[in-house]
Amino acid sequence: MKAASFNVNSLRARVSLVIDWLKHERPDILCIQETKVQDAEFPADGFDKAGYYCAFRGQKSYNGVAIFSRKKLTKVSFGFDEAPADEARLIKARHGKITIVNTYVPQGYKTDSEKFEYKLNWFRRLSDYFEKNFKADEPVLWMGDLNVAPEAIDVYEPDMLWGHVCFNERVQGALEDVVGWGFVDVFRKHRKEAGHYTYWDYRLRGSVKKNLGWRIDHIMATRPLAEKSTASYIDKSPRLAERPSDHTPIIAEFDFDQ
DNA sequence: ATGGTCGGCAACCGA
Repeated sequence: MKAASFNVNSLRARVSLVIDWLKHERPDILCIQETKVQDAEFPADGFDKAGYYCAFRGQKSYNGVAIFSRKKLTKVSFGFDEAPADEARLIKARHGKITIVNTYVPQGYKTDSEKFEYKLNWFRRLSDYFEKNFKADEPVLWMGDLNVAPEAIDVYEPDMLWGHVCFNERVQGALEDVVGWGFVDVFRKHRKEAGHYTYWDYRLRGSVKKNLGWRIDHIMATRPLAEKSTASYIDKSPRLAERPSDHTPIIAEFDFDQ
């Protein structure tokens, strides 16, 4: 079983890239974020033909999440149970025995802003969400753009970047609290070295080439699943460079019967 | 030599 996460930074700008990537990579599950498309305009056509089911929830201009899968998705739901539901940031579905939760966590703007408090609270609400709806001994996959670099080895220049909304004590603590419910960072289980990134700032000239990036997209799995992971990697293949998003896909493979 | 982010969309935006 192969699962992937990719912040596409507008699905309509990259539909054919995503479809080609699915045809080439053939994951069982692909979670995408920042689709930036309302449901009525979701470009579902090519995905059917490529052999993928999809579930999605978007809004105008911002946010938006979707799941593509080779098996039919069941028990699809959107957002938190309580307001603000933030439906375009959280989508949950069942794929065989596995529960998938795909999130686009708020970025947070600045650490002294309301938006950052909202981000921290979002993680607290996510802890409640997992606590209330699932058990840590069930196979749950939590993946997406989590907008947190968990450790210093996950950013290109930790001393300079410390204090950023995606890299500071409070936000790392908030992520750790959710992970503490029962998740394993699947990528980190397989790759212990510094310098593996999933995001590069468009505004930094040559950031991809110089590998000035951040590891903020993650694949988290509960123990029954994480124990069976066999590999995890970040796809930096040139096929994606023709029309690059500012993020790149992260993939995990599991020896797990669905 | 120059001017150097991108996507969406009409916001001196959000990332």
